[in-house]
Amino acid sequence: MISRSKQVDKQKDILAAALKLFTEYGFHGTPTSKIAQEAGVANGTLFHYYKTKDELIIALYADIKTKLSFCIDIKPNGQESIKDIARRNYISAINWSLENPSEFRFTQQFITSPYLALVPPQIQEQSSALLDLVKEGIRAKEIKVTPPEYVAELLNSHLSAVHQYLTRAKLSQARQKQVIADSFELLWKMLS
Amino acid sequence: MISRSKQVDKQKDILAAALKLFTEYGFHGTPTSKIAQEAGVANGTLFHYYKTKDELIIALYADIKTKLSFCIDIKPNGQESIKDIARRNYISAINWSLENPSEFRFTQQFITSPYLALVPPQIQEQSSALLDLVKEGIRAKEIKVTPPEYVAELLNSHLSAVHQYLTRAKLSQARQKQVIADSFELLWKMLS
DNA sequence: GTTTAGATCGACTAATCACTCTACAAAGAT
DNA sequence: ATCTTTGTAGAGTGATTAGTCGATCTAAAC
Repeated sequence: MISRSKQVDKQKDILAAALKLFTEYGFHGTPTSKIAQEAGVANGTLFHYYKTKDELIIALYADIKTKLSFCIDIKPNGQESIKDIARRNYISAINWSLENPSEFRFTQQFITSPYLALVPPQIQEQSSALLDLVKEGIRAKEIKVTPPEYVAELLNSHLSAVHQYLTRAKLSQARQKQVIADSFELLWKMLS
Repeated sequence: MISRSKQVDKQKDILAAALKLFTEYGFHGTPTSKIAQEAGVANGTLFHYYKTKDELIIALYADIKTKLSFCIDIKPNGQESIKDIARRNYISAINWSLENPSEFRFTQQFITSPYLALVPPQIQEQSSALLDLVKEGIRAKEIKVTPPEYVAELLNSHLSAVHQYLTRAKLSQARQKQVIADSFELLWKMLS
């Protein structure tokens, strides 16, 4: 067999269906039965993979986090300065969020909900790459603002803002690219 | 009778109870029966004031928005420059969010949820004061970044970031005040 | 004092939902 | 070929919940 085993496919289908319905109707607005239906599996199958609805929600969050982390690479690429590395990752992150609006929307909903408290620490911590980069920027005196946690917060929310703006204002491809490039310079001006 | 009429008190109690429980357990995690119980009223009373649970949730959002709008005043106070007005309102908003963490948390949860789409336009629009100030700043060439919607988005998310950071890092009163003042200068540096 | 309109109560209901259970199918392993 | 494990199905269930309803209370109006 060339394709992956059936199990994995169904599991992916369930996550995809859950993502779609959660972003459209919210957590409480989407019953597990609808998720199973949308995924094309039986109700019992869903509970074979995820013991509870909460577990499914958290697994979906973890899955999205993992996918996003593949876009982030803080290792220098040739002779990159810290600013270059930051720019490259900033642009990757924005593009990912624009290409995966459901994932972005779900994450926003999730992290502002009480579900966040249920996430196991090891999953929550795995995104320290950003923090490491900020720390290095501060050490190298390219970033003047401290502490790193504060900078990371400013950075994250800046990304959200740009995503939000670009989603609402439907700009041409070229104009959008320009706004992204400019917004990074704006951010960097603030931090350096 | 010195106090307000009973109706108003009960209605306020219901909103307060809903706010408390929603931020703790989420929308779907808090049944209307628990809200009534927490508010010290009967189940039927809740539905006397709000025809549905959704209506209650939206009313709570509108109520919070109104309360916040009382903190915002974009009319010049004496010889204030636009930057001064912006600073004054920025600091008011941050302080309000720190003094009313539940309201802030609820709002964050609400605006990232599908409930936002259910809000009647006239309630949603009432916060154009911020946008007006930004437009004036741009016209007066004190703000270099455009368009106004983009600036407003950056501003809002900046406020969230500072709130988030200050809530997590428990700083002394004085240090906190310093961070707030500095963060406004940071923001202004970015925009001007 | 009587009327009237709204406020309050809490038992009740109809529907829904998360989750279980059992039967069966598929596919390896030996 | 037989056994074992794992996946899949879908009807079923017990608990929960949003919302209803009619009775009672309150207080203001006349």
